[in-house]
Amino acid sequence: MVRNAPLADELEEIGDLLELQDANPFRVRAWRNAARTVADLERSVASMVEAGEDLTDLPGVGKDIAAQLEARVQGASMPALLEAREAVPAGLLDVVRVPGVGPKKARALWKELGVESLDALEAAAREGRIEDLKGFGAKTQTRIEQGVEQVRRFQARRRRADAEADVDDLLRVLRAVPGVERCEVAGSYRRGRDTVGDVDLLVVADDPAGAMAALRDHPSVERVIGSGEEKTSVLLTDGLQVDLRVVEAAAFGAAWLYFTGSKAHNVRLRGRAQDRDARLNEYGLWTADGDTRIAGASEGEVYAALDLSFVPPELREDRGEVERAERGTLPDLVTVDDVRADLHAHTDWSDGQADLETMLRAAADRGLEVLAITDHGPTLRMTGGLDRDALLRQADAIDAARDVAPGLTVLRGVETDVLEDGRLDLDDELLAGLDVVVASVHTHLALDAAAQTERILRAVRHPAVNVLGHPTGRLINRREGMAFDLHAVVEAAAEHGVALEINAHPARLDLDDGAARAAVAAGAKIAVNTDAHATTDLDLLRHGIVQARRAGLEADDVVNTWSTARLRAFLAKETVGTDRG
DNA sequence: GCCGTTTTCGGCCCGACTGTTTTCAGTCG
Repeated sequence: MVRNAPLADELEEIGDLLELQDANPFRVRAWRNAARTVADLERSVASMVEAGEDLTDLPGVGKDIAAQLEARVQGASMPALLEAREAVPAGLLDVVRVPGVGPKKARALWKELGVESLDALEAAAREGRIEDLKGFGAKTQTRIEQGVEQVRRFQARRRRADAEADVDDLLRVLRAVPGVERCEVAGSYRRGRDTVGDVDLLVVADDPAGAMAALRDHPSVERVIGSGEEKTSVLLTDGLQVDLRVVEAAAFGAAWLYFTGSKAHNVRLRGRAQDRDARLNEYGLWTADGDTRIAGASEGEVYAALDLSFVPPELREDRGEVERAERGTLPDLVTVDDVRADLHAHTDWSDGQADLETMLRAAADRGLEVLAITDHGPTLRMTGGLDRDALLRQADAIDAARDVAPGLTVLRGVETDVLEDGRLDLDDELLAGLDVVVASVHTHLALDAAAQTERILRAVRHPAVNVLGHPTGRLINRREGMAFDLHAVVEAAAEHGVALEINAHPARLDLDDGAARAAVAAGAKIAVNTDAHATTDLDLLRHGIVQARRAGLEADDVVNTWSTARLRAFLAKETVGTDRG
């Protein structure tokens, strides 16, 4: 049964392709709205179709789009997608990803210069053919040349979260194949990197051929790259490459370790094996003569034989984890189950999809104890941001809505915008009256580092600010973070009782693992928040927790794992105790 | 293309800013 995510992607692609055809912008937006509806839906479109439900009941889905979805669910392609792909070269979708090139410029490049791909764009820029084009100039040409490079770099890897549905599905299918004893994912996916190249799966089976066949025949497979007795490689329709390797049970742990990596971690382990007069490879830990396998069935067995405690996959980057495993001082990593609060969520008061009551119920349904409602402040007009009066009205609405989720503590908050000079976009008195203030930078991302640092420091020092939202502003595979002095900001945050966010949205994961690690090392606290704009976004928390684990964070480092009383004391900037007493 | 009607068309998200351009596309969420 087709999932919602690919359906939403295809609707989005239709919108993108129509835009490149210079279609009516509202028509373009209609496809994107429908894509968002499908992506955020709690239920599966396929199951709705199966149940004979009317898709036009969904917001933003009318007769046309409903028909496209129904055709797709029933196994056909969306006719509108085929038509749109016919009209526009596929490579133009890469061209519009170049910073500074939008649909209009891409169209001009295509029509005037015949640019139909990233390669053609790069060639045109190198040969200086772009600057003479109307609406373009020398600087644009230079910027495009650099932008092509960036898109290429990003293209090689995809966001881990985008591979998640494929991985879950393949594991489920392969584990159900008769004779398959075990099937696991390895690689950077397992280590929780924010992006992954390809996906490595390992299988232990009586009859490996059955597992290989199940992968080759999977409906998501576009083409089989290669298939032998020990390994099968396929390319999925969404472009993800998956390698499946057959492993014997006695070597499973060694193989899992080897294929999980990282390379640097493995090098350290092999060196350690050598020090012990042994050899480590993907088949096991062996005596120096290679005749006897000392360990290999489980990872734990291999680590133990090397006198190390088990290293969680998220830490296997050779960033000090081997030494800590030797001393037995590895952190007790935070888990999704530790989280009790979400301090950053939106409603339809600004740019969220769900109304207040729906968000509160959804948070309670997911077992959260605390939810902060933090709609946008007034600066971001496009988000329908709230001014002082609207926020006061919302505070009343929140008080009136508390009853819909009796077990949930609802905090009144705001995501205030950090202006160019570091002031906030709401007055001090109002901010002081809120339970939680998230301060975020959304504009002027290109200030020089000194000015950017001063700006962010001013926000962090503001007495009402509790959380610095998505601190670097990076967008994975799309935009680098801002240039600023992270260390100075972290120190100020520690001093002023401001938590730095790990924004759990798969497009952000900001702070990243390295920065979060540095923040905690400097004494700051972290808040892992979903920044939910729809009820289903509350489920994105896991991505932020993976990032926190990669940073080596324990529950105590993360304020939203704390008891409500301790969290409230932190938000009130009182001297904070611990939950352990 | 969707929506909603004061129903079969007209409006659709309320700009501000930047860089490059010389009137406007792209960016921000």
